[in-house]
Amino acid sequence: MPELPKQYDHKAAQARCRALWDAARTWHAEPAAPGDTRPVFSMVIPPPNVTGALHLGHALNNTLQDVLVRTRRMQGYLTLWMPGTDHAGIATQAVVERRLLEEEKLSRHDLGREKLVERIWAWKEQYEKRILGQLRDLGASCDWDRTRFTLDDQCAAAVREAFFRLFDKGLVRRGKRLVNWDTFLQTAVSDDEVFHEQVKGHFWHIRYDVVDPQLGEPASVTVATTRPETLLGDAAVAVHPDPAAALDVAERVLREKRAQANAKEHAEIDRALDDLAVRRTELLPLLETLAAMARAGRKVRLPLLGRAIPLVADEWAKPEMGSGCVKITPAHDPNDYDVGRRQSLPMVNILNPDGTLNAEAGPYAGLTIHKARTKVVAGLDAAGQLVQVEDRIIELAHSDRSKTPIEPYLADQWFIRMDEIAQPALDAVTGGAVRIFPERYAKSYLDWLGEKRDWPVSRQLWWGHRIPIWHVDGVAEPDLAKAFAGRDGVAWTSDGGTGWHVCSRDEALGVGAIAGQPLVRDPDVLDTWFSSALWPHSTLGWPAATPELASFYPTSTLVTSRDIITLWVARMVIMGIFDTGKVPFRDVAIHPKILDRYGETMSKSKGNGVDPVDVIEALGADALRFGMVSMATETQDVRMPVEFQCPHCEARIEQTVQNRMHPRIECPKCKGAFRTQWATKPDDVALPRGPALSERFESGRNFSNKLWNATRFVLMNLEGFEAGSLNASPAALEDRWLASRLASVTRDATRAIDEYRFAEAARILYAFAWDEFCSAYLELCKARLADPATRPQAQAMLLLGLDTILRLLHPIMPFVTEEIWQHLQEIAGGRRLPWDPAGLSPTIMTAAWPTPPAAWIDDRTERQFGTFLAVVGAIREIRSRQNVPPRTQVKVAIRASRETSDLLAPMHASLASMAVVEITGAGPEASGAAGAATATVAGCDVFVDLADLIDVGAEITRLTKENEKTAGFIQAKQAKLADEKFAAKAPPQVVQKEREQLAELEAKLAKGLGTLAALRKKH
RNA sequence: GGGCAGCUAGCUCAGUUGGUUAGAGCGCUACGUUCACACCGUAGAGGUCACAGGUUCGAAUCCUGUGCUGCCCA
Repeated sequence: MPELPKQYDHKAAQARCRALWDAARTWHAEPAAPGDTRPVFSMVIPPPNVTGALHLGHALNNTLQDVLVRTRRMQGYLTLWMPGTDHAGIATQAVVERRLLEEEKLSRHDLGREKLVERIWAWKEQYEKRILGQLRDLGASCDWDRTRFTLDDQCAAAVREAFFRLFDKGLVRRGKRLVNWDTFLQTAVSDDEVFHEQVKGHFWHIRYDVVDPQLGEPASVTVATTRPETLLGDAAVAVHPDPAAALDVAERVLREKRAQANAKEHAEIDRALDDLAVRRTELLPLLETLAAMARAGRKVRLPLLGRAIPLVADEWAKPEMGSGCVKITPAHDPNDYDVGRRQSLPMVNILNPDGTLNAEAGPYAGLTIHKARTKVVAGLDAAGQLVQVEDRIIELAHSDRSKTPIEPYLADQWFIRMDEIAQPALDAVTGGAVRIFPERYAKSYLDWLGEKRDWPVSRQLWWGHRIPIWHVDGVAEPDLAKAFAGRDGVAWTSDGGTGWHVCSRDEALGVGAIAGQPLVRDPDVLDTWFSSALWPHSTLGWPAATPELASFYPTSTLVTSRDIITLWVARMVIMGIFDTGKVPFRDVAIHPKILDRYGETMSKSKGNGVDPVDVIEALGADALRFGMVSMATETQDVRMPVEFQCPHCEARIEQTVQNRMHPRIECPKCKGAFRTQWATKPDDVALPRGPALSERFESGRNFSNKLWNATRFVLMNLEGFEAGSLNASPAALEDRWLASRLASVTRDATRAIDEYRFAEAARILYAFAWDEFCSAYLELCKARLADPATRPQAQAMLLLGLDTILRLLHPIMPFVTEEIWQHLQEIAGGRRLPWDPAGLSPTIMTAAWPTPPAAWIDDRTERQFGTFLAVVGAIREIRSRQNVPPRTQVKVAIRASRETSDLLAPMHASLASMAVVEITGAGPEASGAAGAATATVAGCDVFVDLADLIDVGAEITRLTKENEKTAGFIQAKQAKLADEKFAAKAPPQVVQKEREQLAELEAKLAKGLGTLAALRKKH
């Protein structure tokens, strides 16, 4: 038999396993044939964006999915895991546009719509390939024959169908909406694509004159703004309708706050209260007057443009702040927009899409916002309308995509009305048709959906599903009816004027369908999340009634990260129900996000990320997966310390906030330099790359190796063994123990996976495989394998244990388990486990999931075995404490009850081998030599005769300390038991348990004191 | 501003319905390589369970508040 190498080679194994699985296409699923009664398990992948390569979050997400799908496959389910990628609208377009600008100095307008889209497709091809490759490297057992893309023909057909149905039911509306306008990309971006950053700015106080002030009225009002150029679009100046009442409310709030505040905060609150008092006397009369003027319809004159705009009474104006008056620019500020709607103000848009000012800005038209601001301020100053300029730090919204400041901008958008279609999605979760794990996440789902806010779906982009709506003007409805007679996939609504919006299910509506009046296609595309919302049914072929849809929809489980519950999960439920009448999935398993050592989210721009490919290269895919699964606990955040690995000496260098932005780093150990992702200068780029890794993946790598070496041991000792049916044997204690543990571990690990407690499953299997199977059982077998009488039984049980562990671990660590499985096939291909009725699978991927009978579980055996291990531990501890060399045999006597002694008797050989001892006596009367080191564990007194070896002084010191500790515990227990309240109120079992513990402790102390006295005499 | 979490060993995390002498991995210390594995073995050190109150015979665990951290929504 060729001996296996001492170290597991993950690279070679991964290549072999991949080839094996691909050749057998074990990941492929066909819809159930008639008569196929297998239960079905199906999942759709949360499609990664084609924006870039996969990061650790994807590795986590996909590992967990693979754990589920591999488990179910082994359990005999008909399993489908649908793979694919997302076109990711703005994100991808922005990346390609940025490159275009950097590399060719071209804008998208230089290139044109068609050419740009071509470029993005090329980008997509490249990254889709890379992403799918990464998923396969990770071991994901997706059905690769079914790979989809959110923008492919099949998904596009589903998008048009779904949109048409919404339109046809009157659920699509056209409306104005204040959007986050990215002036660089010239598109609206969603709230999620905006980040806020503090920047230095100013607060300009501007005087607006009152038109024809009357006696007793102020000649002007002062308002303040951080964006003075927006005054060009002002529609009003607002004052509170009841300033006195508003001040009362403000004061009451402050007083309540003061009552709860500590002394430190009082001073500040008092200052605010003083300010309010001053306002009451000095400002309130003026505000009352202004409120009356507003009611009377008086106007103020807009500086620079000279337009008269109304004073309005609106609660948005805060009498407790500033001048108490505020300018209203409905088309360029979200709060002002609300005021504008309440007060029926005109919405004056002063911006062009490119961020320059339009004709509404009069003399400022054509200027950029920045230049206009300078000019407006200068103009105000010259006109004497500028009262004051303050420095101020302001929170400025920036586009996540282009990093430029966001301008609030009023635009025409398509909306999907949510009131009607959101309700079934709410009911699905409250009614339990969709279950969310952990349950607390259901709250954010329900809260968000409960608002039923209309969904703006227009995006001013070129990359995406083009909205299937055409506009036509100057025709009457009969013309439309005539033009589209006989076509059921066309519907229209009035545009509110003389035109029509026509929606078509087919891409080719026919722009010339109406003579003389061309149909003009809406230039916008749909929000990316629209196609994502259809993902579970569109990938299965909807709207066609495919066998796939019949077999695999609704899907079983969706595994995703907590940050897209609203964006994606909720919308999938809405659209799934709307389109198919059924929920898209039964369970939603939410997993945490991965953060770095400092609790920051990992991102490429911060340079604190770990590339999964680096981990796979350095430590293996199984190490990455095991780490991921271990980290997938129910807490929200996973912190991952990141380290650079020196490419020269493999030393690890902690990644810090400072060094993570450096283009090159010098290894403190070998002084060799390496480059990071930031390297741009030729000098730096020429250096070898130092990958960023994390120590948290090492235990997975070590675990792989442990399994590998346990296998080596088993294979080395399988010589001459004819493996047939393997079953648990009632013979030896350790065999009954192993069987019992196999059964309970299988039960617990299976349950943990069923309940999406992934980390728990990993922990159970790791501890069992390492601490129990390798450290205990395998060690015990060394003695048994040496004895021809016990050898065959030990071989059979070793094989049963190893095989079961491999199957249980396969979903988490597919490669190492498959590699080992193949080696076992060569030596022990004839084995059959009790759960292998159909024979042994040629690949572990389709091997039967273990189902040991509950009857194997035997608590008594487990307790007995625990006693044995405790004795071994006690002897080892004494040896170690006394510095007995590992190979030196010592004499041991064990005093224990007859029952315990009988139990331990057959284990003497094992004991001798595991603790390197000669057993000189055992039984109720056994005793050690005078001055022997002793220990008391699990009802056994262990005497280790160390003869001259003993360090008596050290033993006295240790024993004294231990006795003190024991005495302390005794005191605490005695006090507890002496407390009448405890005796009266605690449950009897608890009191009883305390008494027993006290008795044990007292016995232990008595023995300890005895031994101590004996040692002192000897000393 | 509203909501959801987290705070346990130097680091990263477990800790099921309150009943402990609070655990694991990494790191650290000591010892050990012919006999599966140094990606290893054996043993050890290391904790006011963020803080302050409360409920209880009994609190890491339940309640209230405070602080810090993170996320989501405005």
